Amino acid sequence: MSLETSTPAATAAWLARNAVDCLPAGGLQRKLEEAAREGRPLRIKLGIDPTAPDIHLGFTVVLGKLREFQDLGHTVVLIIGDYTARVGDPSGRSATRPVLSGEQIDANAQTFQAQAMKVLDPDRLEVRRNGEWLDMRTEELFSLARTTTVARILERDDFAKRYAAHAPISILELFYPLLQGYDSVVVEADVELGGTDQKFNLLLGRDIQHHYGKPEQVILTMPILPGVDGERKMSKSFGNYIGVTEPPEEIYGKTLRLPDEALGTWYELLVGAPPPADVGPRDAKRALARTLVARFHDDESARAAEAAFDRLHLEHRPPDEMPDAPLDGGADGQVHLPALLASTFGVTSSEGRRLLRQGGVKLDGEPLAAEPLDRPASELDGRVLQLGKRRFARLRSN
RNA sequence: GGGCGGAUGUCCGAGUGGUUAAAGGAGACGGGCUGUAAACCCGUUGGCUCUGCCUACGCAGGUUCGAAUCCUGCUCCGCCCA
Repeated sequence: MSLETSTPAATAAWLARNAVDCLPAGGLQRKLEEAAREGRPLRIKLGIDPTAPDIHLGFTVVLGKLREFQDLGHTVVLIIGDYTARVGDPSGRSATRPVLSGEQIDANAQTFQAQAMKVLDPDRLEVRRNGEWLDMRTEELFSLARTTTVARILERDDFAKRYAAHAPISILELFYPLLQGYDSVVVEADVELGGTDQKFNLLLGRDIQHHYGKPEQVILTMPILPGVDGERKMSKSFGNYIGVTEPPEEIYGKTLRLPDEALGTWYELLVGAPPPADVGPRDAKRALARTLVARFHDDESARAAEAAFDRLHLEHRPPDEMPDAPLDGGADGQVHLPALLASTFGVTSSEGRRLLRQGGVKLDGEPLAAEPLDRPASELDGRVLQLGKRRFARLRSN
């Protein structure tokens, strides 16, 4: 849409079209009017805690919304929560988060910033680390702590549930929403974005800004993208995520693993349109997979990933390239299969035995009998060892 | 400060002296089927030099022929009273 020709009301409606909440009512329109009047861009805040090394698809939903603001000429303030990561966001949590080391957080912060650029426009971007201001004097921390009451914090769902369930809640965690709100004070956020799970934190930010005599931010929450299991929120800790830096074949394959029921949601949140009506779920999913690979790699990679997938899962042929696995025939020239599987695929030798028994191990495409467990190295050399459907290695004797 | 309760395998969660490597569920993995790594069905799921051996029910001891189950001390956590 064009910035010049549309009214603030229309722009606000467009920006909020796929948001869950945009509060307070009419707030975004007023901010846009204010910006137009003063001839300044709005400051759109997003805070991310570098608790995991990679950005995943769920996060790109919010980044995409930020990009829309950028394309309208506004400034995105990306806050790398190097300090808040040490606290741990309790949102959606049923237990206290594990604490990360400082080095780990710093390393994650680096990659986060780089990966966010896959979606954001670097020209209208300000990146800050909240360690800049959260490493504050105790006196200042006390002032911040005075802005809110325990009841206010405990009314929030995550805490309420944990409290009711007699689960531990540390004082530090109670601080988290305050620190996030203080970020908004410092960067003078006009708008703060987040997932729906951030609603409480974002709203509390308004109160804290108010306490510090700053204009209150508008909050805009985006739907949460379900993970590849189609059920729970996409998250590193659930292991149901697709990272934006994952190889093309992984992005492609994991997307196809998505349950059909979640396909509509993924289309809506990642493509911004419903799935194509004229094709079935399989082809709609394949089209989505290609789109995602192309977005984070390129068109060529998308085609290659699809070809590799078809070769593997439809034609049941091994991939062109696969790693070599050293074949170490002991003194008697015999190779112990469980040990070979363990060294080649990183499974335990007990797992290897089980997989052999279940017919999950193939040699040149033919199921390998569970007995005998020791085979002469000469019989295996140069052949393709396969574990399950997707793991391959070519055996090479040293 | 006082009283009470809890800690089990990747996770959740049964189990209160003896076929208990430990029910059940989730997850994961393998096989079948298929339209995909969907769905559905079946199976597996502590480790190892594997017809056996080792390790395991918060930690350290103890009782017993035998303990995740009983006793003692300790650690951590929750609740109540103050």
